[in-house]
Amino acid sequence: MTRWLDADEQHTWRNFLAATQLINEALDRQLQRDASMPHTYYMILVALSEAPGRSMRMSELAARAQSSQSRLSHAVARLEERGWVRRERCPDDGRGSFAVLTDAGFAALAAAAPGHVEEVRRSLFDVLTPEQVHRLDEICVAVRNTLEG
Amino acid sequence: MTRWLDADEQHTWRNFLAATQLINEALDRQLQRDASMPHTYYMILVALSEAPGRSMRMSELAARAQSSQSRLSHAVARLEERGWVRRERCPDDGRGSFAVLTDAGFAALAAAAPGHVEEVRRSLFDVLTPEQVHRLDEICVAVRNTLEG
DNA sequence: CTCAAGTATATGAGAGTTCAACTAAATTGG
DNA sequence: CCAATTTAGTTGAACTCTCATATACTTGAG
Repeated sequence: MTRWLDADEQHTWRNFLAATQLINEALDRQLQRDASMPHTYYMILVALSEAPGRSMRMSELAARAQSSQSRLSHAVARLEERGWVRRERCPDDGRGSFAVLTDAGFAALAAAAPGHVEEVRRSLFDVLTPEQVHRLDEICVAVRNTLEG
Repeated sequence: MTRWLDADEQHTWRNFLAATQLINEALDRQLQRDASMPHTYYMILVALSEAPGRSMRMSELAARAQSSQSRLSHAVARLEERGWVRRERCPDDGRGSFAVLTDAGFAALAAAAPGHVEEVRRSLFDVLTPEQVHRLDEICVAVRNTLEG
């Protein structure tokens, strides 16, 4: 038999859906408006900027940027058109390729970052007490440990 | 000056993004696989099923289902094609229209619900202690109160 | 060495989302 | 009562995402 949600669980669930969607929409709107990119592209640029040589294998980049491989492949194609990323063939493995953040891409990220971080604060950290932030972290870790396996 | 995130905040932020995305992907995959609909459509059907007469004005439906008006308008068009929803003109206000859940739509929702609820449990409630669920609820309420204004 | 199976990535089609018009009807202020 | 404004909803285009499939290379068994 289905274990339905009780009234409290339903409220929590709806609050969760509403809150997370509000945050995601706020992020996407801000980045689209001020930096002409969706949040997924921002995450890709961040991941690349932190990699040694600002360069990463596509599959590892997908993992770091929380993207499917297909989504990443399409996204990198668009980022290449903008001149923010370029691909390089992988010498060790003929199937593989690297995505490399260009200087223009790094500049675009640097320009976008302050506004994005402000939005992150406005949407989440400024709203919560430090205690709540800590609780939220534990919750998210628990979810990741379960769903990522 | 930009108030950058410190190391702890960054970890929390990344855990948050990962966890919420994992949950959303799990929901969408399950519904798409087992009920051939995205989660947004499911939310629309739920909202309609709870309305008196299983009928609601488009703008109120958009609010309840956490959808933009444009998204809702497109979605209802698709749901009409499936015979799950139909539109009715609003007699009081010539600009308005009602979306009405059909019997077929209600049946589709009833068929989808058990699998969806199982997925919600697997993804969130089974992962957390009751205490954590309660903390999460408070956090989500705080976010809603701030961002919904 | 060779062939089957596996891995890394790309691609195309179909579907959903967003944004900016656009239509049409209601409201308001003079 | 009418022009100006606001409100309800739709639409089309551009874009992103997903899923299935295709391509190209690598690996391992025999």
